[in-house]
Amino acid sequence: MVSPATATRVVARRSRTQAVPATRYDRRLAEILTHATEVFCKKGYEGASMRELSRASGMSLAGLYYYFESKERLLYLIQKHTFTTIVQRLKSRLQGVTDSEERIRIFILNHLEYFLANQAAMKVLSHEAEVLKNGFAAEVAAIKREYYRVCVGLLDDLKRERGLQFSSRIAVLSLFGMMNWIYTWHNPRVDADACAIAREMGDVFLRGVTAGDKRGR
Amino acid sequence: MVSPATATRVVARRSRTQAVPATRYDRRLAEILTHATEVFCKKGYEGASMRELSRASGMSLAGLYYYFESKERLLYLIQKHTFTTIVQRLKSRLQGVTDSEERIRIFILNHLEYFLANQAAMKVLSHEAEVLKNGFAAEVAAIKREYYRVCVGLLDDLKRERGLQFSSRIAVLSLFGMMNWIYTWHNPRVDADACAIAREMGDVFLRGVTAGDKRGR
DNA sequence: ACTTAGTTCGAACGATCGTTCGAATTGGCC
DNA sequence: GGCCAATTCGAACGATCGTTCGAACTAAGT
Repeated sequence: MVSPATATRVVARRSRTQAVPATRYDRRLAEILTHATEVFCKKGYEGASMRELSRASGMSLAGLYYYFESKERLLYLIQKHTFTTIVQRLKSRLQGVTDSEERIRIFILNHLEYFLANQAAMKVLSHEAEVLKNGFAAEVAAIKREYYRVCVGLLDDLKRERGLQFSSRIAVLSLFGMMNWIYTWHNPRVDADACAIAREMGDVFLRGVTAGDKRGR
Repeated sequence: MVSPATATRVVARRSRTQAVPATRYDRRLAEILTHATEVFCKKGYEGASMRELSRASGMSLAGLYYYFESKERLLYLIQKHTFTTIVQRLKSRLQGVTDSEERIRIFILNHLEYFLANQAAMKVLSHEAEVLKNGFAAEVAAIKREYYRVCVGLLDDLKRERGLQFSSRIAVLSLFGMMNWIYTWHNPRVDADACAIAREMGDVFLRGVTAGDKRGR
């Protein structure tokens, strides 16, 4: 009778550790998130109506509100899940790798691979970064800051190792710009895959940041 | 009696060639565009209501429609003017400069200087790039393509001169990403001015693209 | 002062927005 | 088959959306 509408309730663990299934509720929620992501990607957060989201996910308008209490929380769930996943994947990939240049290349490859494999979700994450308010905004911003700090750390390691001098802030934000801008132009029928693009961007960025440490600023 | 509402009518030339004034109509229109740009920047195109635009520009809701026939056309006027201006400035700055590296640095400086001097307009241009439809979209897309082609041309000159080999497409789009992403992070109280940022980004990009032409891809 | 064209406005239009509510339906368990 | 909780829905809420219309106001020329 009482609708949960929070999507934060504890996932009921089955006795056997099964893959994927989770509860019916969680599976349906995930489906809705996927369809909503597609609509948000195409029309933008403000431009997408709850009625379009209901049509896309094959559920009635009122039915959606059984799974989340507001449109804003829906966007929050999408962004949180997407961002958390990409950070997790990064950390797991970085484990065991010590060479600092290689670690930066892994960062770039991880970002681009996930971006191109989940274009809609990553566009929603990048493009709708300012629409969440207060608590919702703060939570996503915290993940973003952590992700940013990791990248700065990788760059600082490289700087220390090779005695380089440049602004980590500008370098990291330039790198994010290069990578995130991809949602505005990437065409799978024309452009290479994530691996090739990561190599090209990695080449430009690393050579640009590494070569000629001739300036004192 | 009949409202023009097109903003394309011929600007009435005064007998003496005066600076700035134009007609009353043109001045008022420019004011509205400025205020609307600020609102679009803050709330997004879809998120901004005509009533907010009227409040911001100090004109009644109905009064706005004397100057343009739709909200979409208002966005079009902003984007067209902004994009046309930045292209014009670029062309004038490139005149007489022959060194191909210097020409690329001028491109970067021109872009960033205009971006930071007109942050709101450039954010509206970058962030709301997909909302216009049909004819409106086509006109702005044409300018964008021209701007893109100019940048590819500059890079191809450098490639030919120095016998470099890399994908102009990926390089140019990476450069645009670096530069355009700035609207998501630039803080005038923390970050350097356009000139310094242009130097840093120019360094990274040019060294990255220039150094080590060791690959055959 | 009178005319005329240019400019602004209050009030309202139908459409659509996000959200709610109580009833109907479903799925799993005895 | 009967029961309870989980899930879904149709219908409607008030608010707000972009746009329109005719009247009112203003500036400029005679």
